[in-house]
Amino acid sequence: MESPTDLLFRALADPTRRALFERLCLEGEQTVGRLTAGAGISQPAVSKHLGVLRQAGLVLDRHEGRQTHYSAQQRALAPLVDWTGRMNRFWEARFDDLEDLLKRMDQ
Amino acid sequence: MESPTDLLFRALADPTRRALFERLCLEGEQTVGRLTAGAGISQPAVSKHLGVLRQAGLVLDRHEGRQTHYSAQQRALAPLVDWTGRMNRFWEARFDDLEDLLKRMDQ
DNA sequence: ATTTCTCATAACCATCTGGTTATAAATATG
DNA sequence: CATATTTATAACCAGATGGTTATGAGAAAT
Repeated sequence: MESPTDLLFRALADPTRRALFERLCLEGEQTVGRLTAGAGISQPAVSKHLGVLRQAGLVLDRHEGRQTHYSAQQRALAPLVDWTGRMNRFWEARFDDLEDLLKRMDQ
Repeated sequence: MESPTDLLFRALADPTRRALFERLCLEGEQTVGRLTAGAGISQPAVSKHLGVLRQAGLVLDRHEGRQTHYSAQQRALAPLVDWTGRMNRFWEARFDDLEDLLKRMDQ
């Protein structure tokens, strides 16, 4: 009963998880071992976080031999962008109204 | 030791809290009582959520007599927009690279 | 075949979270 | 003044969360 958007926001709520996702975005695909190295937490903790990110659609996993490579799925951020857009539209609308008002006052 | 961005993401992680913020964005300033009416939870719960939103900078409160009016502070979403932008830049860059590649192949 | 390496899962635990009811504080009203 | 209304806070509780260690499963290496 949890919407994809809920999953997204919740997945990104944790700073450690966000840091993992950021690394995958900026540095590209990486193995669990490599991610664990720079994470400051245990390997199982990293695996759990990656599981949450995967369930939220934020990362993809690719198995190769005995290691798993994770990569960012940036499209998954779309709902977040849409949402912020919807929340800002009204701000923009009000801003436009204000601009209109100022223009009319100017004439 | 919690960064403003951390506060933001955490505040928006809860669907009830997000719903409150959405209402304030779309319907404008409202009292606690009015927000409580449509929230499906108790008034103290709503007050606590509003407290979290306020600490994250997402809402402002205005006291008038015995009631408190809350309003959305949409600018507070800026860090979130910036963050998604940074995460997507690389996707765009790669996309551009791909476009370039395709163009070069086309010639 | 045995051992080693890499990752995921299980079991567990302390803390955080989101809700509740009860109550206090401040303002309006009779 | 006494009472009612509105919001915030306190105290509490069940369940979620993020971490740990131990272990299992599969692939590679010796």
